[in-house]
Amino acid sequence: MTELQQTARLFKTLSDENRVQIVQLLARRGEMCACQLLELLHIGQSTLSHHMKILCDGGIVSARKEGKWMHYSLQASGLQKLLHCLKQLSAPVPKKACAACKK
Amino acid sequence: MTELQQTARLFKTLSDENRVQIVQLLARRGEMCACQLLELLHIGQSTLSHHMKILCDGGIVSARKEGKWMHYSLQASGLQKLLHCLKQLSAPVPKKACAACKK
DNA sequence: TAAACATATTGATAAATATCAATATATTTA
DNA sequence: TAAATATATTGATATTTATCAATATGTTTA
Repeated sequence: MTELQQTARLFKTLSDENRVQIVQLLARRGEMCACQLLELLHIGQSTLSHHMKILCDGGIVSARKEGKWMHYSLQASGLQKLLHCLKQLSAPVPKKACAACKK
Repeated sequence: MTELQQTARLFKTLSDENRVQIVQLLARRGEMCACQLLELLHIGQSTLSHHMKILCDGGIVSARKEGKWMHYSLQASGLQKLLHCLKQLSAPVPKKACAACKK
């Protein structure tokens, strides 16, 4: 997968309203279990499971199993990577000197 | 449109590989016209036009018409807004004191 | 004015996605 | 062990999306 594809995929991870809300909830409340999220979101259980898989695969959220429950929390490294991608897109890269003329 | 929807839409704007590459090119080279972008990307003309519309509508890119040519450049405010959304999602919001007990 | 050119729009299509109901899996509890 | 519970997976479907070819629009040039 090229770097461009990875960047696009990372943005796609947050391109859905429900996933943004999940990340927002995890940011504000810290670790939450699936059943708590299910109470707050207006989606079915299988749909939530689908979105959590996308967030975990994208490296934005990490999961921890405890008995019957799945606990989810933000993965700082994933968000940092996203931030890094965004900065790379917005900040101009310094021009390299031409190898021949040095300008 | 709710704030969540707006945030998701902003991320969706950059959820496509070609659009990420367009933004990257504009970041590195500054203003470019459609024909220049078309030479570098491996997509048809109507597809490029489609992506430019999405980037402009999303506030990430601004367009300037000059004769037959369309010139595109990054819109700093759009990227800042995206950065703001991302920071809001990743940084925990300080807890508000309870109105009753002040804790 | 007519031809050439750059870009936008339209229409069609294949692929991806969000969603739900039903079912499967795994864990705890009675 | 059987029932209950939490989550994951599967299968189906409607919607969205990326793409292209064809055409339209608007601008410059011969």
